[in-house]
Amino acid sequence: MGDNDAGHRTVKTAETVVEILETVSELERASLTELADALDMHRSTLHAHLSTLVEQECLRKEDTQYTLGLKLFTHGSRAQRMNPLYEESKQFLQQIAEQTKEIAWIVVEEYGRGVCLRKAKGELAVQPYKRIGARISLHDTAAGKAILAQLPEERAQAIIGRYGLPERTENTITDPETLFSELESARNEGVTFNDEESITGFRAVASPVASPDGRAAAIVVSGPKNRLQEERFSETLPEIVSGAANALELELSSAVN
Amino acid sequence: MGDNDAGHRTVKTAETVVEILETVSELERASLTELADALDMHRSTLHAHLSTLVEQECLRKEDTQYTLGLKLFTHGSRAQRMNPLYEESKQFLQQIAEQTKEIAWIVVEEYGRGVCLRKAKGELAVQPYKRIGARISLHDTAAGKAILAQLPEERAQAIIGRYGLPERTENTITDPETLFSELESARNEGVTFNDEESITGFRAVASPVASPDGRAAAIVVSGPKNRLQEERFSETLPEIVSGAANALELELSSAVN
DNA sequence: CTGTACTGTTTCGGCATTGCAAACAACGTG
DNA sequence: CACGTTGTTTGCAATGCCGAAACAGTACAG
Repeated sequence: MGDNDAGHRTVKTAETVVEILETVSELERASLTELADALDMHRSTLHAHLSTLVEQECLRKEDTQYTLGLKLFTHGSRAQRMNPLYEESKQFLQQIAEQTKEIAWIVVEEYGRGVCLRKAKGELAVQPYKRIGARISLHDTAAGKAILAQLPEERAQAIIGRYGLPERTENTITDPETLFSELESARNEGVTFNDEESITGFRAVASPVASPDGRAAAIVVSGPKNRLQEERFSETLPEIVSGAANALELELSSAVN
Repeated sequence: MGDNDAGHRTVKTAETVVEILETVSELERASLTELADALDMHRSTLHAHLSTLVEQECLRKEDTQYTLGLKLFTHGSRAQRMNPLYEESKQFLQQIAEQTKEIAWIVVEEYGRGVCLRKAKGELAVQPYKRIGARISLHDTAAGKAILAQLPEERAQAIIGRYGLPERTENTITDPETLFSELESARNEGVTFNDEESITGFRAVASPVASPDGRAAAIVVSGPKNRLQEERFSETLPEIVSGAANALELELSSAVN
């Protein structure tokens, strides 16, 4: 029966559907056999699935290539807007972007990763790899560490247990103890840093934000190393970012009343 | 087995999964029984589905309420960016928004409806109902008619056959002949109008854009009736919008070379 | 023009999986 | 304390999925 390792019963076909959609998304455009290979499914089985998903207008098929349909975009945008931080963070991100001329993000935690919910670009903004909707790992980013610092230690442990501490650059923290001691001081300072830990040449400063839905989030400013140096990196930006994070939290708590 | 009205084999569970996700999206937040009622499924069956989708991190469950997860957002954003018009239209929309101070949209056709892919807000922008990712019907909007005008008549017929011509306001075109004659003149003029046909008090001007992927799209400017009047509505905005549409198409064709 | 290889599509039977019924658990409410 | 409601688990029957194999359509080489 459909019982899996989890305590509850699972619907295997539902898992398959999600895997198919994700694979199409990753490959961006793929043929039946490409997908069958990637998913390790028989072509006939996959064909039935794909036909169904096309009929449901989740996928598009041009000629023999499958791509994601915009239905995911429609519902995904709704999920984005439904997040309480989406609207509330807007003005603060814009303010940071204007003030610093760099790029500012609001990142929210979900299932052990950070999701980039909204950005605001300053005039000098450089956008190295993050994009709206992107998922980032929590150990190698300023926003991620600001999120981890808010979580109970056991949850943080579970997350790094699940995703590990993969090394992105030579600065990436790959040792749990180092990470946790940094989180500890982050809790005191109210700020976290990313000093070329995910991408060489890029630095970032973040501050934790407690989302009204009880989840952890963070505001972050990032930019090229040559502009994020000295007191600007260690003093000015932290003040701006943590100021905005505090103001945002204040706004959120007052909105409830 | 598994064969449906369509010629091909369908995976019934895949249909169910899509229906579940869409229902959660519509209800935005719902309990098991609410969803079971809406979907007309037995609670035990639905429970297995929902548990699976939570495990797949497509849904979130807080307490007993289910909501859409941000996974859809992640993949949806990718689908948005993958559309060739997303990047290319940006500058033209911004230019229109700045010039007109109203709100400008790029809308692309998919499965007989228009999807709002990107917007640019001018300083006076009013955003009545459309949101990024929203789907709009094609018969009662300027962008929709600009899209219909590009399609072969039989496809346009099929679309209005599928969705009908529901009356939104007293100005909505509900008669196919009227619609098709308007499309005919739209093809000559290169512009379409929305004169309070979807929302009372709102007008819009749109121009067709042929997407490089072969699909129909449109650029549209909309605003309150009191600002869209006289020559501005009939001359100035049409010139601006069709100019931008032409420039965008030029950009698209030159990008190929 | 024919043979071969590859990909996409359809058909078909066995059996794993799903869906339903029913029972159970955990509330809150009258 | 009995009752209604909702979420969760279990068991059973048969639906509907999976995989093999055949079929169709295309590209390419000889």
